[in-house]
Amino acid sequence: MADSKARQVTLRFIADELGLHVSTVSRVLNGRADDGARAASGDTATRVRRLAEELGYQPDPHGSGLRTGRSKLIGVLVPRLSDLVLAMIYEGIDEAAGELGLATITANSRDDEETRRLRTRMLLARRVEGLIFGDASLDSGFLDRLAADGTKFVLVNRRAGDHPAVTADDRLGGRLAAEHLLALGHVDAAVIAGEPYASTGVDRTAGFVGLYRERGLPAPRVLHSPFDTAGGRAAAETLLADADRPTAIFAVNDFAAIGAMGAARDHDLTVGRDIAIMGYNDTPLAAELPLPLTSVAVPVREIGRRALVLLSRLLAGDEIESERLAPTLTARASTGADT
Amino acid sequence: MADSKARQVTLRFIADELGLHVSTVSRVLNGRADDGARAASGDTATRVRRLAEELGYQPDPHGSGLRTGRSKLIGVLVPRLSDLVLAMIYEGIDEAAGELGLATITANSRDDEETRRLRTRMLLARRVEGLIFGDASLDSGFLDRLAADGTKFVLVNRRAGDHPAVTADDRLGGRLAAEHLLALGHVDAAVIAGEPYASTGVDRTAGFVGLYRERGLPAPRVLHSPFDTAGGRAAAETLLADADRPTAIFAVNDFAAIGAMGAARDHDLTVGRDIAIMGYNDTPLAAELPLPLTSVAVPVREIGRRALVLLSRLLAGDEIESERLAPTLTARASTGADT
DNA sequence: TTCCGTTACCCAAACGTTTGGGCCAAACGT
DNA sequence: ACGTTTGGCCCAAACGTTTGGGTAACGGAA
Repeated sequence: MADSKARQVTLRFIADELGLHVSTVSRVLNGRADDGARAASGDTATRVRRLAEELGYQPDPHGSGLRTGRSKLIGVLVPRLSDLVLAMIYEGIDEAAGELGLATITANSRDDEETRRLRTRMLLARRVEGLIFGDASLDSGFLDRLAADGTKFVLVNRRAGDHPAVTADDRLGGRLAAEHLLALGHVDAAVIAGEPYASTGVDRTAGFVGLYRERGLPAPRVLHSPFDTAGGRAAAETLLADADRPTAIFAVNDFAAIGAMGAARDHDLTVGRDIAIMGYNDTPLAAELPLPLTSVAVPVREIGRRALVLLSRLLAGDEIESERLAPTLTARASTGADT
Repeated sequence: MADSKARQVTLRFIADELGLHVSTVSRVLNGRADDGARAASGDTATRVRRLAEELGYQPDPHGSGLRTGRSKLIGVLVPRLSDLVLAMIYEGIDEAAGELGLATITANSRDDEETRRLRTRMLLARRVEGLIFGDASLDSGFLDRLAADGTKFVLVNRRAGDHPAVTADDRLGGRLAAEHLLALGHVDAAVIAGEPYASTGVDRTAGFVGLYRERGLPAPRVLHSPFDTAGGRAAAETLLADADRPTAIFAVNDFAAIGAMGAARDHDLTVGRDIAIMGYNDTPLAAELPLPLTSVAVPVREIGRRALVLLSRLLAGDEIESERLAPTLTARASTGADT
């Protein structure tokens, strides 16, 4: 592959143009105007900065990276970017990275162990300075080994082992969902719990079921399924085909809830009247559905941003701690609230 | 920021361990087992490969990139990754890139000219070998200047100017939509056309309106709006508030169609009976909505993949041509079809 | 035995940038 | 006038990898 762009300007070119040494040009451009130990006289520094600006000089990351050992790259693993929640989390990560002069490389692991391993290896080959995992499995073996190797990483959205993570308070979120449905009189409820390997589904389910138990009520039925709409639909079909069908369904994410709404319709049930259905994450879609979806709202972009900030502090040698952001409930027509 | 990972193995380390020169190790690892001009004897080559494998040697992109002038990185600009269609296109790009030993860096431009300019500059500073723009504006001034500078790029999903692009055949897609609605007797139709700066909305609208004109029918009303669900809802509100409201609405993307369905419901219209509503792109959501959405299906991942392949050929010095992938119609309940 | 071709390596330098250290000249203080 | 300090630069080498070129040793043929 040939050189794909206009020749970029080098320090040497600027140095030759100004009759200076490359090290002087480098020091000027990397120092600050008020540096105590000056690289050059004010006059010379001005000439350097002016010419560099004029020529659009941008350092070659290969050269500086080789010398400094810094790539200024962060690797981000997600199950798949076409999962809306992860895409939004990634936007938060990307934004925060940009503010710190870092760039991110993403990789989709599809929640597959081997893919995760291969893509992590690819990212490390890229000499990323740290990693953010949005696809952690509760079986944290892979992450344990990575940590033992000295690799710096932070988890986002899901937790695993005792690795630092930025998540929502998913137990509280599940509890909020339970409070909402119980307040509407739904004693017979069920949970579409997502995948058992993800802390998101497990924690949200635990919070939900926990409140029912505290109230001395029969434990809601819990069904695991893929996180997508098809998975939610299939689980709801199972629940609704039962003679003892629930009067309410809590799906641990919005897409599954959307699938469940489709199944309810197929059973000639009016969502919001005959049956209550709610989701989690309050994606932008939830409010805009033909029948707006009740959902537990989570500041996903903020979660992404916090994860990047936490990682940067870890890389700076600081001690860091996991963070859990508070969810809130947004009631809408799918559980009978007027929107 | 301190070194974030276990010390990586270098060529020098392997060379010293085996009593060889680094250039020999490099030639062995970069050559193929059946190379005519061999870098080393079969015995030596085996020892090198074995030790490199054992130590998990991965070349430092800084070193090799500096020497070869190749970053093996591709930059991808999208309006925003939380737009499901773009995320799926990106998955196709990413997959194809991985197969060619390339990695991608994405950037969100939010369809903002200044952001696009800044993020393109960031990507070029990263020495990406080429760019894929998924956010092209029909005013191709920015892209024209970039091409004039010798920057190699390909457009994806949207076209602009005469720059090489991989898109769906959006005029045909709009035409398919019109055929579908006319076959159902919808003479009074309207279009929620998305943003006027994007070829996607413009071409789909042109195809749709064109068929009505060919049939000697009154041209459908065309409303521009943001591509998201809120934009679709607002546009549909406008259409449905009119005394002469249409019996059918073609929204140029699924999310806008979802928003329009919400507006129809608010007007006590039963979608699929009182009014037909359809979308475009046939995202995985379309089929799974409580009321499945009729949509023009487009192979989005394949579009992404083709774009990467086209770019790699451009970078290899080949002559390339734009590609347009064929859409198909998927009828569902939102236009009255039984699913 | 000598000569030639082939094999199997090594040498050297390039790439762009950063950073430790050094040198020279001018200014300042005694 | 001489010694010290400070300002303003330059020198050199490091980082990891790749690639053009060279050479010593070996084997085979004349």
